[in-house]
Amino acid sequence: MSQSPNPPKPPPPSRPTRPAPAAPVPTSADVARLAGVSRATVSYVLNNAEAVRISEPTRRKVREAAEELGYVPHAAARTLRAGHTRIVLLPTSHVPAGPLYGTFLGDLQWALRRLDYTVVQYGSLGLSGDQAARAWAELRPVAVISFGETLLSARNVATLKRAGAKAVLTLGPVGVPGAHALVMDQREVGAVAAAHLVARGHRRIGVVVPEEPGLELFSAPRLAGARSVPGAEVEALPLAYTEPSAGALARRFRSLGLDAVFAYNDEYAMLLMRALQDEGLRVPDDVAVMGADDLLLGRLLRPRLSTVRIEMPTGEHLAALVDRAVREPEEAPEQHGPMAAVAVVRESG
Amino acid sequence: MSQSPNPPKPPPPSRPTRPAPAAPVPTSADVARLAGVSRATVSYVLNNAEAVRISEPTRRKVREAAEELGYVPHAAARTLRAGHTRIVLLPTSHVPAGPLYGTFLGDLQWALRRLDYTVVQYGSLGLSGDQAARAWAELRPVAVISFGETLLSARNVATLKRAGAKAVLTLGPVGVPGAHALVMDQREVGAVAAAHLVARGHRRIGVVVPEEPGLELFSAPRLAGARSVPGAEVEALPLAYTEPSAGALARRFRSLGLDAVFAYNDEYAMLLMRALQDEGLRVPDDVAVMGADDLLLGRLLRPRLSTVRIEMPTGEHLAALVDRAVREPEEAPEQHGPMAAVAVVRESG
DNA sequence: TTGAAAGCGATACCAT
DNA sequence: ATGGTATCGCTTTCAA
Repeated sequence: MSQSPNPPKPPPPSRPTRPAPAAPVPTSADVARLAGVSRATVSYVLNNAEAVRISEPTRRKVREAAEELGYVPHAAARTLRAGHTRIVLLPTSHVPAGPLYGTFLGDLQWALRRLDYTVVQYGSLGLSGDQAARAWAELRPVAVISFGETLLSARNVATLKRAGAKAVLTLGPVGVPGAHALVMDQREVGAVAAAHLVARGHRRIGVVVPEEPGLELFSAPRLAGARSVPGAEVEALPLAYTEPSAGALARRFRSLGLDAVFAYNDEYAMLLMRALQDEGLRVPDDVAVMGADDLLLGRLLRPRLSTVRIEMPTGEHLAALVDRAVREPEEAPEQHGPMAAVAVVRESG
Repeated sequence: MSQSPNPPKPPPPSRPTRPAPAAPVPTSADVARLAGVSRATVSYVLNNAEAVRISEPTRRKVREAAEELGYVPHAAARTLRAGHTRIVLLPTSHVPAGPLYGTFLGDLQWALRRLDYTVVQYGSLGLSGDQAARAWAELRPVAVISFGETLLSARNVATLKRAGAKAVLTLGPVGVPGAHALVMDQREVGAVAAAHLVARGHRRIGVVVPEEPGLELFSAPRLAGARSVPGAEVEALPLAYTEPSAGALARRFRSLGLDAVFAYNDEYAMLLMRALQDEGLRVPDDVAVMGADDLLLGRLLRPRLSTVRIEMPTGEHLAALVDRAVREPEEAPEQHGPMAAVAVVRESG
């Protein structure tokens, strides 16, 4: 890894350790020099230190110097000195991308910022669980919130904790790994859907399992939840999010002897419902269809799509949870009850 | 935490500066001690340094010690020492959340990781442009890719550059701020939609402008693009993403004297189309409707939704662009041509 | 082949 | 009210 691209660069003879050709990024020392004060004073002024009192003229000089140089403190240096960060890490590999997640995520970020945390989404696509955990740990986050896109093993949690993470929360569909707090359980979604269908007199229930990678962590528990409902005879229905795939499934649908489908979520439900209708099946008379996530779009179809609405915890709520976990890491890893999931009955099932 | 056990180092009787009660996070020094070698050796081994050759037994000892302690290097320390990061920052305030963005973003992350960059999404919800720019600059990213959710001013770009960013790219709908490279122009989307409608013989074209905050940066250029088409009489149509809002617009629709609508994107188009149909208007006979983004769901409606497909640059392509900009920061900030947008004509318009 | 040590930038204790 | 300075963890040059 040759660092210097410029050939005519005589090796600096007397500088012992100088890794980079030195970009002229202003440091607090530069500010101090320009303001004619010490670095300590610069730090005091820019951080509004209460402990020491700096004269107003000095403050102004420092502020002006910082402004003139365009000085921005170096997060890494500050972190190193402080011995900890205020980073809350949100690992994101597959972003669920629904409006549900979207606004929830926005709320969460906003709420965490108010609590003075820095939210960092760290994409770890194509990394193994262990690799990812190490990469996250390098940032020394004070907390990690896993949304279940990536599977956290007990080992991974241990790695993070040893790297100083005070809290590791998982909203994932899978049980608590080894260490902190769980908030949601996707099985509930499948269970609510199936229970509703059974209550409506359906027995043979198909449950769509998306073929898209990265969704197993959601789809498997939803399937399992449906299976857990007494009186439901559940059949797994693999389906890709494409029209041909839906068409193929629809064509062999009658032979399946199913009288209802829980379609994983609203998007798959809409896709499948259209395919079934095109195949001549009547919804909900021949087959009932339920989605999940309560998308607005589902209401636009005819028949209107019945769905399972998921009561996400408020961003604010979750932020408070994180904050408490950070402040009191001693507390036993709490198990928060499974999230609420409620059937929204419209016309399709 | 006395560092060297062997030499009679003057024991610090009064430890002068000790910020934290010190969490027992293992450092390379701990690894060195356990392995019975120096910190330098640890560094060499763990970084597979080519320059020096370490005996195999030593390597193993070091590796085992690191494993046993669960050692993970401290990114901040490494960064500080190196003088630069490999962070590519993706500021995200409002996540557009479409599957379009979703897969694009996934690809991009993957491609950047292959080039040995670390992708960090940094949420800056509720921060002013200047505040956000400073927050980003603190991380000393080597590159910043703005997706246009946040408006980058020339000042902001300067801040980032002064903080060592070698490249600042914007995919935003708004022109290049002051400094680096532009890849997309949302005006093209509106222009393509309007041009298609005009070619079909429509004149009075309504253009939906979402009332949701954070979308102006996309919607304004799309509107402007539509306005720029000769022969189009464009009327802005504010619309919230709710059924009541769509209903209200549909009810007063006849009085508007419009014969076509470009609905911002497919989701708004689906919402509005349903409302118009419920109001008794026939699509496309009474009014043509076009969306944008080519969602799969749009094909499921009847009539099938016509749309504008946007040719996003490949994640790989953009990653390569970033890499080149980082390696050759001297290059003039390139203006990449406006992205391709093509009308996908189905049944609605 | 390995070790000692300098130093990256910011902070906070202790003197002045 | 300010300044000097040790320190955080890591990399890398130079010396042994």
